[in-house]
Amino acid sequence: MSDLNDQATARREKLQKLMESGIEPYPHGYQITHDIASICDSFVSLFGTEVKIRTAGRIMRIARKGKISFIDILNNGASIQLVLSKAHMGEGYSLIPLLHLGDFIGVEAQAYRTETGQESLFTQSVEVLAKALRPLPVPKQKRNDDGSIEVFDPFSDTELRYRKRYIDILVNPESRTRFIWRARILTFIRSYLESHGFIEVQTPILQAQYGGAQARPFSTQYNALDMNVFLRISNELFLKQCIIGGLPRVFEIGKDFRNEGIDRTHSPEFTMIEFYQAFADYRDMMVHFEHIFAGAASAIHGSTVIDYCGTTIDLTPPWKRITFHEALKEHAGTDFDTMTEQEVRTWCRQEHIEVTENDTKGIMLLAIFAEKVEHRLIQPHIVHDYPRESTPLCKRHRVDGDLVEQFEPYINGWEMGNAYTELNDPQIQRTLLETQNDHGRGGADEDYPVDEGFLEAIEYGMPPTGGAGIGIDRMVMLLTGAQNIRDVILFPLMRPDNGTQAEKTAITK
RNA sequence: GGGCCGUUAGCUCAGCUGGUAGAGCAGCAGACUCUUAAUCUGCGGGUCGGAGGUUCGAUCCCUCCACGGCUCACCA
Repeated sequence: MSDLNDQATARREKLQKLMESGIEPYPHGYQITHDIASICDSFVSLFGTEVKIRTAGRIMRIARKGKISFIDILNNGASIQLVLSKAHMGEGYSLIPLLHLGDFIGVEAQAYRTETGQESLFTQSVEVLAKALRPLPVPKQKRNDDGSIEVFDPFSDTELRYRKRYIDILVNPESRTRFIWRARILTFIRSYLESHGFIEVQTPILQAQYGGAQARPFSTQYNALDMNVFLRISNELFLKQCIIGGLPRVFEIGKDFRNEGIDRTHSPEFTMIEFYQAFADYRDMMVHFEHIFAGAASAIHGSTVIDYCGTTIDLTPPWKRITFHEALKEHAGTDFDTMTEQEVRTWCRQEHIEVTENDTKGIMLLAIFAEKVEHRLIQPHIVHDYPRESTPLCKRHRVDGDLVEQFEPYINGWEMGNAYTELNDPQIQRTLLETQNDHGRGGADEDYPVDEGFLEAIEYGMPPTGGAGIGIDRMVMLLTGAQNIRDVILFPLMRPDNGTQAEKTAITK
């Protein structure tokens, strides 16, 4: 107790007083007749009637004015003012000084308007439902004459908002709304895919081998089997095995894990949706992509034209389609088609793009694209037909053998996903994966083990298939105006705070 | 990993070129029958992120460390 501050001490003292007067501060439940939102929605029909309203919420404001008090309670994003009068409540009124911001209470009340006309609940009785022992930061808002909203005492410290997200989503409506929108986006995607005949499957996160993307994995030790296991970096190889197994349209929404740096658009733990459709090719996937984004935007904003931090972005299908080479020509200002590998290398060095003597023309073009093109693709673009070096899992282009049938949608300068006409020739697949393993694509010490189980599966026969992946977090960022990926992740990974229990258990050496 | 910036009360922030800290909200005590970002009066609350150093004296200057933010690099 001695290390408690005055805030915590005060709450414990009042908790004690509650208990001394025979009040259970943590009862088991409270039957409500209306939630706060429904009271607000139907206030006009409730007002003037004798209807007894039982509702509950968390105290967000207390204004005591002697024999009358005003308390705002909040539940599920809706709040309403209680009017409590000593004359009507009698002894019950003496409970009020024992209440704090953050406490949960239940009330019996009737719809009421104050003298200033504010919709309120005239309260007969109050019951404590859960006493808070820590003080809640309570930002206050003022609506100015010009309609703008001024916030006082905001809960704005980025680190605290991430570490104590429950406070952030409680007191910052824009943060709360963002996570509700995230849920609606996911609901929309599921309903879109299900309505197109896809089924949702779940494939392993813990894997003996990782694959399906180029990324470094997390690894851990599984004691019972005495083996090293990896957290998946992609769902791709298992979802293709579903296709092989006769589930012709599958999708999975789940976490992937990549043991790489964190920045504004990268999180080590992120949500990806991948979907695969038998007998389709990458052109079919383009249509899905456009409609998933446009539909998700409509689901939360009612429009396919959105604003991202001041930039108007039109997601209405169809999006502009541009080949990889056209995009390079347009944004890098050079036609690389006719240049030799050595000429491209020279060009890169003039532009200070790092390339090595071993880099093929395709690899260098990918580097140029990343450097010169990506950030300029603000309005939705589908960039298609990549150099074949881009990926070993994609089918060779039906016309130009130097290319693969891959596309990546770009919006706001961000890569939003990735899609292929999937490679289904088992012999070519084996060659490409084995070659990748030899080269260790990053050039460095990276290891891309060949997944024999996948190669064997594909030898049983895989139909022509279109596949796609969408980075859900970036998609939510775009659609909700978030500037950092951590703003769309409820509880982003943080280093342990000094002195917390987490630190004591997390530090292993 | 590099660069820059930050860390002061539960929250949001002041603190001038070094003299051991202030405000508003929140909290406590009291007053107030219709308020609505802080009503009024009074009060309490801080190892100024941590450890060293310089100095008679450090929230302030220096070094290291921790955590965080932005950014570059790496990376889909």
